[in-house]
Amino acid sequence: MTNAEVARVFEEIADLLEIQGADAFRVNAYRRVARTVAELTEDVRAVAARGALAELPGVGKASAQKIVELLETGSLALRRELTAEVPESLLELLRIPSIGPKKAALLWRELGVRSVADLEAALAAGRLAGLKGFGAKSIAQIARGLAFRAESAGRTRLGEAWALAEELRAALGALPGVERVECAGSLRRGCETVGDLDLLCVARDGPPVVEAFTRLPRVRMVLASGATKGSVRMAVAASTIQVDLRVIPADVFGAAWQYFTGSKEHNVRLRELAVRRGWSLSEYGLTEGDRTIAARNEEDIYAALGLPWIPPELREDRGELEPGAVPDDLLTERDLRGELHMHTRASDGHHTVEELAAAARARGYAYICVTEHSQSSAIAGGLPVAALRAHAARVRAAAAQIRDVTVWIGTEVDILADGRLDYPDEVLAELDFVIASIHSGLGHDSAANTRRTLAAIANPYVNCIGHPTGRLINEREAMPLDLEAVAQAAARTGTALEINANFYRLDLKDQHARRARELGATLCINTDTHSLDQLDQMRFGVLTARRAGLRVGDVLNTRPAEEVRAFVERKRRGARA
DNA sequence: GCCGTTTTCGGCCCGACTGTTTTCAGTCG
Repeated sequence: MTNAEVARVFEEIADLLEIQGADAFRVNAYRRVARTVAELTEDVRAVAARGALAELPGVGKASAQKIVELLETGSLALRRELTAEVPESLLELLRIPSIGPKKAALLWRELGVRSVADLEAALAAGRLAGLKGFGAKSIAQIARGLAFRAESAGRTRLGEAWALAEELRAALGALPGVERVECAGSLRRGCETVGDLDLLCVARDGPPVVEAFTRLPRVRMVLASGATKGSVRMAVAASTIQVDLRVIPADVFGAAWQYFTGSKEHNVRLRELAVRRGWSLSEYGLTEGDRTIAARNEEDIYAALGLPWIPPELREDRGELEPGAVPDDLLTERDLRGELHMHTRASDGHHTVEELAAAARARGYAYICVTEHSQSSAIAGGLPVAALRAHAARVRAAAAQIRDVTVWIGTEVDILADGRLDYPDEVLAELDFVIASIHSGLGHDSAANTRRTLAAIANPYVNCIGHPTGRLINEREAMPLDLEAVAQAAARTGTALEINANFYRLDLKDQHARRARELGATLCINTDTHSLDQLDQMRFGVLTARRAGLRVGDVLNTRPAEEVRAFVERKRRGARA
């Protein structure tokens, strides 16, 4: 059973308990366990094997026993007992907007509704009318929710939400009386996917701003529209996303920004610190009785609680409140000196090396490396050996003419099914930098994938493993991989692990990158650019790295060109020694 | 169910909005 599967069972138990009307804190305790297991970088089976489950945050004796039971038997007695009382199919009702545990329970007990199909039938037959708490508007809301169910499913990729947020900031900022617009929520924290978009603005008069917000062109459905808050679904990519806008007085903006940035768990910790001092923290400020201690700026709130300002990417209740947990040299985009994974027209990219170099110069980079696909990646225009050599000669000739930016020639060589590389070593030895990636055979098991990756890492000419788990967010699962073994081998051999900044990939993901760093591995952040506009996706790689707590020195492409050369040479020399 | 610088019991965040209510419950974040 995977970590995700274990987490899901605990989530379902929480939902079932909630429908039953169980104590809300007990319900939350199960959700906490689900979150902890879902975010574990280590296999939960390994934690269970060494008897350390109860040491995990939010996991006590009872939950530890349940996890063991689940891993050993594949199911849980508690879950069976709950589903004997509450139909499992009720869980799908909870995903319909405006239906929560109470309404789901009422629909089931009063009307025998057990599933979405039942609900649609009951709605069509007019059986919802007259049910306690279900007026005409509630019923209409449910009907809209049902109609919207398909396209509102799932989370939006960070890059897509980012573009929408930029557009909305501009549109809202142009409204009369609006002084400031900011994003909060998981977008500001740089999460790989965003459930909904949270926008805050400062304006002299709230209602007209909320009104204008609900009339923006992308709005598909208005969920709420009040004096200080509006909530809508907007078209984004091929789907829709919920967008919430709140109008905040300027003098408490920092408190609101902090509050709505979250995460919820981070805020709970902060509130505990406040309560311990006899204070209270809300979106209106840090207060003692009627006296406001801090509210205008986030910095003041953190400072009053005895903390440094915590970057949003770290606000996940992963130890960021501990003394010294926030490094003063947390990576920023400005720290990057180059990019080591780029494609040109020679394989499946859209631009010439000269165009890439010009774009890199505009970004202030000191170096780039051109890395075409290798011969087995025929579909991506991979280069046979002779073509690679001719391409290398062209790139070196171009590099000699390019000022201000050092241009290296490398490759993104395929790791074949048996772990061999797609070019012989003597060809790789002619190149400046080698990325090795798995593009095929992603369906193998963890042992096979790990073996292939370790074989690539063992090659003296491989300097970086590209998109190590091969996932495509919302499209393809990460391939199973023993990240611990891979990161340890990478650390030992001087091989970098990539954080692929493309917002479809973000691979390694934040928690994996954090663990890889802990194990001593060097990371490398690349956009894997195929077209010039993709260079801007570096910001998503940097957000991911910041979520991982990476410092400047942890990332290969923050180093000067000569140090990158030395990184390559060290591994090659080590192999000869 | 979890947890502990108010520690083994008694807390565990709280406000906006909506709809259906005569003062509040449910949902959501």
